[in-house]
Amino acid sequence: MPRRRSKPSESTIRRLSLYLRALEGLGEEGESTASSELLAGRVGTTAAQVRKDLSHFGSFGKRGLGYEVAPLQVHLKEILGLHRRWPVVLVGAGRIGSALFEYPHFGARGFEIVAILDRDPAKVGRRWGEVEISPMDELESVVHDRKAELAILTIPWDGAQDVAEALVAAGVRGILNFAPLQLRLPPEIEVNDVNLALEMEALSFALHLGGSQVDGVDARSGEG
Amino acid sequence: MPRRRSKPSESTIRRLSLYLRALEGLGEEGESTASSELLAGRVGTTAAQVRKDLSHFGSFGKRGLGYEVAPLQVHLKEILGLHRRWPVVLVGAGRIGSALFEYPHFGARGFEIVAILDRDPAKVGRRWGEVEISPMDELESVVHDRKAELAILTIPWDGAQDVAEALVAAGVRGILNFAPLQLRLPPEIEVNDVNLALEMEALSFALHLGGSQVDGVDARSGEG
DNA sequence: CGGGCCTTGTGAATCATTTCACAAGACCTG
DNA sequence: CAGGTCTTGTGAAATGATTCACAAGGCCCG
Ligand SMILES: NC(=O)c1ccc[n+]([C@@H]2O[C@H](COP(=O)([O-])OP(=O)(O)OC[C@H]3O[C@@H](n4cnc5c(N)ncnc54)[C@H](O)[C@@H]3O)[C@@H](O)[C@H]2O)c1
Ligand SMILES: NC(=O)c1ccc[n+]([C@@H]2O[C@H](COP(=O)([O-])OP(=O)(O)OC[C@H]3O[C@@H](n4cnc5c(N)ncnc54)[C@H](O)[C@@H]3O)[C@@H](O)[C@H]2O)c1
Repeated sequence: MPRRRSKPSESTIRRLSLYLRALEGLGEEGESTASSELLAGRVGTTAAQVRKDLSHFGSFGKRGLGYEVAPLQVHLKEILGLHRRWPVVLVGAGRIGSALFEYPHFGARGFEIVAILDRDPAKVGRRWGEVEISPMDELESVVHDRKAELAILTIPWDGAQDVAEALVAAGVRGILNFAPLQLRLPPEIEVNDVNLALEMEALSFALHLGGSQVDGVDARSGEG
Repeated sequence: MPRRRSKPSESTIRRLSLYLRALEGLGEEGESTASSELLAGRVGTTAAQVRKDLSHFGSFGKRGLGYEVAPLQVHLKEILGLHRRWPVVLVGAGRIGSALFEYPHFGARGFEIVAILDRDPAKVGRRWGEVEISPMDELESVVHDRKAELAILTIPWDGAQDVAEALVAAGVRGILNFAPLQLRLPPEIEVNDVNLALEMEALSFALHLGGSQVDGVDARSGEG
């Protein structure tokens, strides 16, 4: 367990990912050192926030100088668990499933989709690159054999709960879920939901209010 | 402007979207009324949270009874700005772009992709359903003519800042951004980032810590 | 080697969100 | 219509996150 001074929040973790990407950019630009202020600028937060976030895990900077780009990158990768390879099972060989599979950036981070599962017989047996699509009844053996602890779930909502439970039963501990429903799983299982309709709705809300709209929601219809 | 008792937080808004979806489910199941506790259960929060969230916008329930499913649905749609149609411009006719375009659920919420733009000459001129892919130099006229205030940006990071600025210049006020970079735009422009690599990294972090890993991050290398 | 200049790391203070707890209503039953 | 049972709406309390502010260190220059 890393030198943990205090328990980092969910948002701290998400910012660590952003710092890591910012550092990669800085590295490519030839910078060898970065202050909390520079990092904050790249990521859209404040210098104090950067320092506080990092301070949960250790002291990585030098006073008066800032942070060294390359070593901090390494530290962040270790903190985030990216110093190792993560075999991932993808369930749902549909539209987003295929977009994700072909996305090269996952591989660059150590996430490797080692198996694809789908229940559609027309898809089972096809190959995507190196990986052949397997039928659902191989779920358990595939998860087990490939030692996959992470899964990406890109199937419609009505099958998602059952499949998620099967994944967990087979040994999966973390799920990136695209199906628009609340998965009910044991609390030790980590679930991250990606809900794109919700993101659009948040935009709609912001524009709706800021815009010209003035009529609208009246709470009680005929009360006194 | 709706009856706003106090300013709702970002997370309140996101939960409203979840309540709305939960209500739709309850409606389909034939429920005509729902307590804050029931709603909380469906969405994975607490009853007090549900009531507090709703209370920012009005009084929608009846004491002793709960909330009526159908009217609350209508109220939530109005609060979120979903009572109207939102024309949307999609920039980037690639893998996720096409997945999003074909996703029927957006349409069900009033989001309609009315134009697709791409800079690849091989893609320009093709049709996706009713919509023809336009070249980038038509960006301004398309956004303007279709009165699109929302855009979805699914192009690689290196073009994203320029295209986002062009969208804003043409009248777009909200962007759903898939490119993994921090867009720098005027503060009145609403940007929601979808960063899938980051979501995977958050899972990696959680599993990494909870798991067997114990070696790890040591802060200073050769200090004394 | 001392003084000036920077930037970190971090308690304390502020600000935001969530949870608690309960009075005010609403309905139903007898 | 009074009493019992429910569930809302909401101040107040608790918890959590961010920002402030500054002492402690490190580097460089002269
Ligand atoms: N496409 C989008 O842009 C988008 C946007 C937001 C959310 N989503 C959500 O992502 C999920 C997938 O969307 P999509 O557009 O890729 O769908 P899709 O229909 O293109 O693909 C779904 C795939 O899952 C397979 N499948 C269905 N049920 C299954 C089951 N029980 N077990 C195993 N495989 C099963 C199907 O055979 C198909 O190959 C859905 O939940 C959808 O709501 C999609
Ligand atoms: N595919 C994924 O699963 C995935 C996951 C996470 C993030 N992303 C991000 O989403 C974005 C799109 O990913 P994708 O996989 O769909 O890429 P893609 O290469 O399949 O599609 C990108 C499309 O954008 C077009 N394009 C490129 N530059 C452009 C420009 N300057 N102006 C207009 N059009 C331009 C290309 O012609 C192409 O059609 C990228 O930023 C990527 O990092 C994708």
